[in-house]
Amino acid sequence: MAKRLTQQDIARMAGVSQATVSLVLNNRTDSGVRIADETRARVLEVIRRTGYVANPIARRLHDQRNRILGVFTYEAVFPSTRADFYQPFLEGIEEQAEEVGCDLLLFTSAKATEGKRRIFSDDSRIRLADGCVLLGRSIDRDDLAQLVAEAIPFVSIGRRDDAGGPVPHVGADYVSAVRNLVDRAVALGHREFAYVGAGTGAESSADRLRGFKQAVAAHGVQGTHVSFAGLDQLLGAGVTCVLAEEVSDGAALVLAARERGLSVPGDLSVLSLGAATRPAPDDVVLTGFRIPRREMGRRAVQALTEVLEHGTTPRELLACEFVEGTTLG
Amino acid sequence: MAKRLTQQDIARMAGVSQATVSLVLNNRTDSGVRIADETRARVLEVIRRTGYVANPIARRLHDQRNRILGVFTYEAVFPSTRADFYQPFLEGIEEQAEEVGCDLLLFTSAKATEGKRRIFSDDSRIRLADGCVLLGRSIDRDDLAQLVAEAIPFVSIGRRDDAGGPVPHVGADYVSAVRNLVDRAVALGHREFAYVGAGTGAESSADRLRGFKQAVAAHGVQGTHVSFAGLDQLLGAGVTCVLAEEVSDGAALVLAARERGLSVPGDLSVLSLGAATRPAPDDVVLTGFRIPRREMGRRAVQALTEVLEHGTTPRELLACEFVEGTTLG
DNA sequence: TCAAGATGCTAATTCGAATTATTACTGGGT
DNA sequence: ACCCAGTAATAATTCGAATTAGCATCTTGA
Repeated sequence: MAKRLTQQDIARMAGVSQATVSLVLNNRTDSGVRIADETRARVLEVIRRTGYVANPIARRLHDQRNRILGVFTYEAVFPSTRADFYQPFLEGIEEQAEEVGCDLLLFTSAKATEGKRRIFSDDSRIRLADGCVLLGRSIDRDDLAQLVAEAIPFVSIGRRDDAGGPVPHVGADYVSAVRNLVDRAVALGHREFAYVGAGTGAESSADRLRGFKQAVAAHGVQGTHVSFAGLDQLLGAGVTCVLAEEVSDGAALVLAARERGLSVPGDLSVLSLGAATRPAPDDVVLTGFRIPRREMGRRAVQALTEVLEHGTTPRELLACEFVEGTTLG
Repeated sequence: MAKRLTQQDIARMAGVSQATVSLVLNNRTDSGVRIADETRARVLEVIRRTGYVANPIARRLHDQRNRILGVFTYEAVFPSTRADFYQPFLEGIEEQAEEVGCDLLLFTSAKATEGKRRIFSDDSRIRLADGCVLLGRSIDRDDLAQLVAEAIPFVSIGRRDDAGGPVPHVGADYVSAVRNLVDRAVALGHREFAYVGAGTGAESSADRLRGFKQAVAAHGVQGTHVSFAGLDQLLGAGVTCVLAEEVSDGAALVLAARERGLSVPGDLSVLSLGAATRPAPDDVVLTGFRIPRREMGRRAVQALTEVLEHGTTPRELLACEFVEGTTLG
């Protein structure tokens, strides 16, 4: 197997030094650098003849950037059961990475313990990349703290509370989005609300519930929070508008109501808050909002670029777009 | 911005030389290399504390290994319009990469010319990875030739003809798969066949058509090939069994026939040959075969490992599983 | 004719990690 | 005292390209 040509080889063939080849190759004409046209032509001719291309590895060694952005997820991203969740984010990430000319590194080597990958292990490869985008429904707080402590350039997709320091992130503005939904419902006459879902644990859950509480307080209407509720319970409490954190929970409520001969939204309004932990039936178009997943992916990579270039700590929440469904009236 | 740690930094912190850090890191214990347990522990402690990992670029410059496997596609893999095609392959690739402890590098930096990425450009980053899996419906022959010529370790997913040398690949055995389908149809009494689809261009198309021709010849039955055919044309020619390269073409034929009051498979049998260039309706379950995409992804990474370890040129075709649909009778 | 300035190129160094050759030290045996 | 063996670590070099400082050589002008 013929060894790859080096600049040294080209230099020998052209009867010049390696430095000259490099200068010609990079077409350097700054002050202080001069190559006679005749020499330049001779070198270029040898390069043309041999088809020489610079070894990108050696070239990169000189800069301090590898132009590799990492994408960390706690689980494999391609299995179809998970692809639905990850794919829109990754679409945005890929798009923006392409734009800034970086390659994406998927940390598939992170050995999984009990099905979950770990960012830090005895031989963590997280630093292979220039920086890293964190992607997942929830992210281990200890991992976050260590990332911050070790000053590893990263951006989380999804808002994260401080962890021994502010956590750079690009999230969705659930507080405003949920508030807006309640505003709309109130404008339509609703006075009895219920929030169904965890409302705690992950920041995204807490933010939604916070928006809910702010809105009911501002309007002076009734609002209760239950982590899970059957239809009877809700109707018994006089609730006319349900906000379901999980899309599938909302869809289930709609189906249950209709099965019972109730009208949605006639007798009960159901709003979706966008979380899609489980697959949901797609024949029920819930009113609610759309999480700008692709845009979040894009912005995360942009933010990471800023982190890398200026050492900043960007934190940003993107607006969720209202989705006009058929379940609010 | 915090500069990346180097072995020199670690060495300073541990009060040893850079060489010692390297030796400890690589756990070298060959004859002639000795590090006191106490020193080794001290260095490891610093490494643990700082989370240091070797710069993959520098490492790759010196030896040949990163534990990074590249995945090259001519287009973005995550947009939903393409995800259906790529995802099953990538699922297998990710799975196997995880198994062998390698990270995956997606070459998103390859600048696209006219919508298509190029493997080789003025600053191709293909060599960042130890080796590379090529994924796509078709692959540029010049690119293949250059990969072979430059002895870059790679494996193509999908069989490829020689390109200035044998091309390592993991493909699907379309020849046998199509032959088997024809065998079944003949056994059921069919004597007039038609192959609908390109049957040329990509190797996968050519292989399918080859299998078809072999089978009709072996059975001494009628078999025609048309790149595209309306229902009338097929029926007029007396065809009783159609093999459609494209799933969506097959589905369209079934729908057209039924719309006309014909029975499928009563009056016409339609077989799918698995190609899914376009999305197909999922309410028609065509008889045909399943391309083992995930398995191909897995095997491709295994094959790449073999290329890297033994410099072999693995070429392998995986069997396609028969799918018992409702359109053959 | 010789200092000043321009011109054309190269030697040497750098990047980060791996490797080889070499040095420094200790203790035991004679 | 001296040699040898064993141990522990380091200096120096390598990979391929980029960059900077600097060395020749050649013009000019006074």
